[in-house]
Amino acid sequence: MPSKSERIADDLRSEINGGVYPKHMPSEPELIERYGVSRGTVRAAMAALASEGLVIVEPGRGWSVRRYDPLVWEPDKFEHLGHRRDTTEAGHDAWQAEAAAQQRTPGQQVELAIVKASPLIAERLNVSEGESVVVRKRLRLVDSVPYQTADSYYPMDVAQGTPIMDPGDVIIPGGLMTAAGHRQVRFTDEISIRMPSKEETARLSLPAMTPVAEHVRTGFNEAGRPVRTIITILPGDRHKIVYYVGAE
Amino acid sequence: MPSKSERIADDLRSEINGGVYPKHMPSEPELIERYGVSRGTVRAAMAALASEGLVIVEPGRGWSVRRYDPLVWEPDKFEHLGHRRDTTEAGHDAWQAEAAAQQRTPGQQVELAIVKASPLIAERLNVSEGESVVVRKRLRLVDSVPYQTADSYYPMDVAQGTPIMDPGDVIIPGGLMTAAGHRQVRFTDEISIRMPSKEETARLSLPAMTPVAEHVRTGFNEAGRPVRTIITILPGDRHKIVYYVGAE
DNA sequence: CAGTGGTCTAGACCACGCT
DNA sequence: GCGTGGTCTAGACCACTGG
Repeated sequence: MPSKSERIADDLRSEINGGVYPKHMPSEPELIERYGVSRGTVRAAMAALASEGLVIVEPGRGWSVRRYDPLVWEPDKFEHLGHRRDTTEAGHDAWQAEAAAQQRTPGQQVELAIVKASPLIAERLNVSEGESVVVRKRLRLVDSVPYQTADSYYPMDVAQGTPIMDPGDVIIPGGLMTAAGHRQVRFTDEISIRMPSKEETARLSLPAMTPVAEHVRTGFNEAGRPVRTIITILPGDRHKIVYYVGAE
Repeated sequence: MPSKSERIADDLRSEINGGVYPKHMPSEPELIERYGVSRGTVRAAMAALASEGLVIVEPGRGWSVRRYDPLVWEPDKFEHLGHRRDTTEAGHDAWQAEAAAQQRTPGQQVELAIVKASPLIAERLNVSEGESVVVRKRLRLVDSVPYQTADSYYPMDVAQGTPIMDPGDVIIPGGLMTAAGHRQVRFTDEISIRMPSKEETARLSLPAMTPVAEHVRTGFNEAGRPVRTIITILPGDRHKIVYYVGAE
């Protein structure tokens, strides 16, 4: 026996899928009127649709049908493994060049810090927990809208005395790691799917009910030593991650 | 000025992170008592924590702190590209062998069907929209709990007259595609992060607020023709996806 | 059985977007 | 200023879980 709010949600869902609401949903008072229920019930129905990522609400403006147009995110392209071409250009790193190629305007804010290694970072970089590591925190924007965060962690001795330690938005053709004398030859990418923390929601200005991918890339040099770990937080409504397996 | 429910949520969140509740959260009446608010307010606070994936509720049993122990999912391992070893064994396909290696008990339910190609499938398999394609729908279980769905789509002529068309759980050492005479040499993997639909939530018995990854793998044969598209739905609380880039 | 959350009602006041 | 949703209250009845 479906509840009232469930039946309302089902009804609205099929209307949405049928294209009845190109943009705005009926207002709460309208739905109260239409279904003859109390406001709480209407809101429960909308919350159910929101939890499926179908609708979104903006205070003062109302409920609307959610639109997605994710940018393609190709982790393969951002590194230089020999068989990939160097996509960097003057004033752009590999990511920015890729965004520009997709007709979008990239931007980023960079912060440099020295922090104690978290358990995750310590394990990836093969250092002791609590040991000092260098982190370059980047907030990437596309068309002036927050797009993703990308925080790169380096063992102290890898970063020391290299351009990695320059605060600000350093662009080095060929990449920071090569400049630092640590060419990476392989990577391990770990992807977890989860809901964002309160802090991530704020930092990325995420709408409610937007899941994220946590992409942890650890790069190894020729000697097999981990020299960098990048933690990228990718909001689901803005990304499609693409890998090419077995391609030459 | 944070709202009452927000302050309650903040309070409980730090308690959770501090390990105050190894398992169960206080009941709603207890929280009403503790914070001197109405039930709706307490429930709003819990809903906020639930939306971060921190807590979960089971009717009749109460709220509890959510636990995660994702299985590692390595898309690289499930295909035979020459430089990967064949992990299949008698009675197990590549995925089942992998699950067994992680000390879990795999299982799967298979359904065979012929359906009209959706726009997504038509584009991936390079067939016309609405054209008939063969689909093997699998629901994979680990320790008897739903783990993921994996639906493989084949162009009609690829599947015709091959073991692909056998209904039921067919195991072929070396893989179905090789048996069908279509060795795949490369793959395109597209990963989207989103909230599950109502149907997916039911099929996978997902707890509330569990995001999923939609992993779309399209395989190409030597001639560059797409011969299979697999759509895998991976619940975030049960998976960690791992790729190895540039590894030999 | 008592205790848990799930749903629903009918009010109220507030902050914010728009025009 | 009017219309939107955001928050909160104080009640009620129901369904499910547990011992």
